Amino acid sequence: MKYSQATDYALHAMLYLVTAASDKPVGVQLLAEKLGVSQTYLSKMMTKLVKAGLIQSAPGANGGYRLRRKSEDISFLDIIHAIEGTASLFECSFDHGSECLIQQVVIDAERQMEQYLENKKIADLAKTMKTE
Amino acid sequence: MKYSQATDYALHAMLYLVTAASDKPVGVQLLAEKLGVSQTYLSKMMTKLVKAGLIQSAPGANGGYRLRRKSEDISFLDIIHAIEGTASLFECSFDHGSECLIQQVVIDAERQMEQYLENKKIADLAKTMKTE
DNA sequence: TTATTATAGATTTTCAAAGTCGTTAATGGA
DNA sequence: TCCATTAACGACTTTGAAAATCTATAATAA
Repeated sequence: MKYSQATDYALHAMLYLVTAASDKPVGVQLLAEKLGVSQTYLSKMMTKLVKAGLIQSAPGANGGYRLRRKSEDISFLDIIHAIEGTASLFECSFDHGSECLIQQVVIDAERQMEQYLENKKIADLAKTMKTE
Repeated sequence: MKYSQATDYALHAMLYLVTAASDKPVGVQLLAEKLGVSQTYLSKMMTKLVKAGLIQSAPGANGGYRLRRKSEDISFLDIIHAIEGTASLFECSFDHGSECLIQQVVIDAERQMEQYLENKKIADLAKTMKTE
């Protein structure tokens, strides 16, 4: 089990948007260059982030992406969910009559991780980077 | 990102071993029948559990599998690690000079989940099932 | 010795992630 | 009004790991 590379891209792209000046939108071209990944592929992640309401997009000259909310209000979980979806990471494939107790345990464990990721904001990272 | 179905099989197989009488080993044939999965495929999971030291195997007539430790000493994390491996579920693919701060956050989050899974023993489940 | 059972390796199938390509739509500037 | 720029969309291909099967081998009890 692993987080997709797409999530890695998205997290780094978001971090870049935070550190970039907020008035000038950043295009996928520049973004892809900075990260060293394919422009067309990265744009798919960006679109997902837009649909999740985390960033704003503008087409045309001087278009690009910018944050939609304050960076203190964007959590790691927001970004991960935008890319990976919100489905549980464990699904019992057996047909017990009632609820699967095993599944319940793993889902509870997952919830622990999610709470941590929910409390970690992208702004925290930017702060850490500056103070180092 | 999802836990593999193999993990699902392994967890259920372990649960069955706990509830089964401890003196008579359980063969993969019976186990596969109970779970409704392929015998040859399930045997691969069982072999992994053996190598992880969670269960004991015996070939030949009246052979099969039995727990190696007490069920209070076998955690969900033990089983999951035996099947999925112990690699981190996030690996940054970029080459920053130093450590990747993003990766650090996700790994810390993962640690939260693992602690929960480490504290949940397979014996807890068996207990819950009886009291219901 | 024989039936039984686990182990091992090779192989195939399946499917989602990773990535590419071409087209369309929207916008600002000339 | 036209053009360059940029995001969005859909179809498609490639890649790789999970899922599953098959066959052969080794170990053990009766």
